[in-house]
Amino acid sequence: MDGGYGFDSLSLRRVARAAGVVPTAFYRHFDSMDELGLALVEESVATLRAMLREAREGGAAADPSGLIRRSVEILVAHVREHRRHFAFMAHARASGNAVLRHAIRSETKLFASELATDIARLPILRDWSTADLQMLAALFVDTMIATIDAILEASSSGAGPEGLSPEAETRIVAQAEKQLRLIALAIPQWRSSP
Amino acid sequence: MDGGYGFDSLSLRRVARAAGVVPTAFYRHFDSMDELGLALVEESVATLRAMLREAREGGAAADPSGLIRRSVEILVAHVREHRRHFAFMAHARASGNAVLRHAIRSETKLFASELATDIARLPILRDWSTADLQMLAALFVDTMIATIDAILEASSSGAGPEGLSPEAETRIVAQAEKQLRLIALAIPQWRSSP
DNA sequence: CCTCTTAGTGCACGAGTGTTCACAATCTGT
DNA sequence: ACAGATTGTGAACACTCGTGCACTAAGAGG
Repeated sequence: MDGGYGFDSLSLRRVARAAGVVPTAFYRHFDSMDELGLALVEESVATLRAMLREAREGGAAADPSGLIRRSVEILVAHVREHRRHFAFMAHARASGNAVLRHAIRSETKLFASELATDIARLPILRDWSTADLQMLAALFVDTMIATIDAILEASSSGAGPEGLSPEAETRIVAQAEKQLRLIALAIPQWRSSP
Repeated sequence: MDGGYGFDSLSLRRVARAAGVVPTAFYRHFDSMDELGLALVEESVATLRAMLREAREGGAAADPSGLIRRSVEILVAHVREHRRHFAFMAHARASGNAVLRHAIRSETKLFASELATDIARLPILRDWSTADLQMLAALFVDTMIATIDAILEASSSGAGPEGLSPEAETRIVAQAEKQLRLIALAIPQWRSSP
């Protein structure tokens, strides 16, 4: 009856079985399931940081439209290449496991903060208050997360074995780009009030 | 060791125990846990629909800023009043249970579609393509969902027994309003290309 | 009142779970 | 090659879990 999807329907014994090892040997490597989860979070976060680095290098672009297109491309490339990591975090984000949930939430906040200081360098945002920069960064991050969710869902419910239908991905990516471009369009109109 | 949070760490036996009934009596009411979950989804969706109705009645407002403020107020009021329903859906949305996950995802899409046809009546959006309206509605819905997530997380990790710290809620609400106002600011700038 | 449906009971089974403990193998550095 | 750490083993414990089955209490309609 079990055989569930996410991390919290994953038992110590199943992990041991998959590792080709007797259950008790698990304790030689982790004190508890929570610590395994935290290790996975760390590994996945490393993936995210690599993505951010790549995006930053491709940044400082001339036209904003190109920057958005490029960022989304990097995003979907990473999701496709590290599907397991993203799926794990997307699930654990709303998981029943409080430890994992909070770890991921705080990591997400940190991520948004870094993005905020990143975009603070852009000339258009020169005289925005820090609070407003945080708000903008959070909006970007939330939109990205929603996009990731959409990709993961489309690829899991799709017919394909591992990959998602190309049309679905194209549709999702196109919408994400539109949304980000729309937000960018609002930036010059905003009067930042601290 | 268990005692997890969400629906998928909820066993048939625990439900029966909480109902003051022997486990096998569960089957007199539901064929499986999945059906219980679907019933809960239906109930929660009814709550959402009530919220939409209320928002629609308060809609057709003169100034857009007032509309946003009012919508967010209605949102947080409903979340506070039906915390259980929102928490259930927020969790099941990324749950390990595929049946619930898909039920909620499709309900969310339907929700976004309804919002799209709703805002299509606004004069400012008169000559937007339907695809662009969907994209805008999805952006609004995703932002709302992110806000709900933030409220739920703040209220669960907070010190309070049931309620969240008022400052945290104020901060979240203020940010959500800013984000929605920012998006609204972009609307006149968008040139809709079908 | 008697029948029929609905809701609840008790028991039992097989399977899966986390964790403990003493023990064996294997790998490492000197 | 030998001592010490690291990693793996096997059996056992005390659970929880979903589910099948025959049986009973309770209420509804004729």
